[in-house]
Amino acid sequence: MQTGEKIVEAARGILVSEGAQAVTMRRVAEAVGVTAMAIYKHHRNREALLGAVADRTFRDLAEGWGTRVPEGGWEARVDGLMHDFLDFALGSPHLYAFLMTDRREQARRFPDDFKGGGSPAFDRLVELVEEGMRAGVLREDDPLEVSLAMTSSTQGLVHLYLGGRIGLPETEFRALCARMVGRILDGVRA
Amino acid sequence: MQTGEKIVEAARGILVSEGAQAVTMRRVAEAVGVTAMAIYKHHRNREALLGAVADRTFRDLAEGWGTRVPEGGWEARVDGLMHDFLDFALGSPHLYAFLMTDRREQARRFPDDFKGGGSPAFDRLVELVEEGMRAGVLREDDPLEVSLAMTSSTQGLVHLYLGGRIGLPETEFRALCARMVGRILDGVRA
DNA sequence: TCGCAAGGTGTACAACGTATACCTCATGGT
DNA sequence: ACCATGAGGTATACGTTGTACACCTTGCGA
Repeated sequence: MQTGEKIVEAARGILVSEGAQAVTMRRVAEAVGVTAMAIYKHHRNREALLGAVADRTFRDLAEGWGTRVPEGGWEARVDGLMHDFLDFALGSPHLYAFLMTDRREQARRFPDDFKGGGSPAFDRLVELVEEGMRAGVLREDDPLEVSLAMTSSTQGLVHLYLGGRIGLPETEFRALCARMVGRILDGVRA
Repeated sequence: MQTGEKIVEAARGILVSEGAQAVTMRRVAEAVGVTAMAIYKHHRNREALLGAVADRTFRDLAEGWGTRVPEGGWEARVDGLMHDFLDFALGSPHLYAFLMTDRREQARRFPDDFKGGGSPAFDRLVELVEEGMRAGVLREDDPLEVSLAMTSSTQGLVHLYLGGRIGLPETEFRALCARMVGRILDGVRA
């Protein structure tokens, strides 16, 4: 494996287990087996290195997204998509916080960048919502906004949960998320 | 004014205008007119200083919350509460991000710490939701959860907006928030 | 009068990001 | 066959950060 790849992977490893503030140039370098300055041959600075970690993670995430739960009723598939999201967010909280919170350039912007299918994860949900409207499960409405309502409220809950603001065990928290998504759907249900 | 007070205020000033990462001991000290080490006579370390800023801000916020929009219809008051929140979040984005994102000890936890009326801001909303249910505007439901649905989805949107993920001018963003809250209410409307 | 605690200073250190200069080869054009 | 070149690595050093430690000043109660 090339050093360039190893650097990004080492950085991601540290980020996953200890959070972004633990990703120091010297620690990454040590993990790879080079000096700190060697990293600068591959990345302009620390921020760029973290950006590369983010890019790579988004790419990996996009690949395996929505692979599970292809079958089942409409509600079950919505539920599956949500739990996929929660699996990632609760399974790698540091990585999640880093990807969602840190301000990155060229981040996709709602609504324009989501219309053309730029975001694989979000698109699956939009498709599902559109399908629900076609099938008559949901009222006619803006699919993009309904999808945003579902994701932003789940993200808000996850943010609270990871910040220690929700005193529930994981199983109950997941149930709470499901009820919250259900609430939104109740407002759009046909 | 005591030095102890001045330290917290100087720290908050820097935090408001430039974000938490700009709050360095030396900068705070310089703003107050003492050496960096003097701060340690009042706060155990940087984290404790930031904690004091958070406490003070929460206290100030709790005082003046919901003072506006006491009149008007039910929907108008819900709307007013949301815009109050947005005024703060969008008016002091750094401070907001700091208060909402940084993991603090003894943060209130849903649902128990919110039941007894521990959180003034959240309580106003819960009261309003309960009033809506009594008045028959809303279906009978768990007021705490309905309130959480409204706040978490708004917080999720604000998080996206402040992270640059939503490409809308502020006015349109506020309208988007209002529609999202409306969606949740649609699901509980009688 | 003494002492002592509260609150301040000065200095120093380790860890951080990173600028700069240098070294070491493999490679391809002449 | 030569050697210039550029990719990728090292060593060193600088400024900034949080903070440990030793010291100083001053007002107040015994």
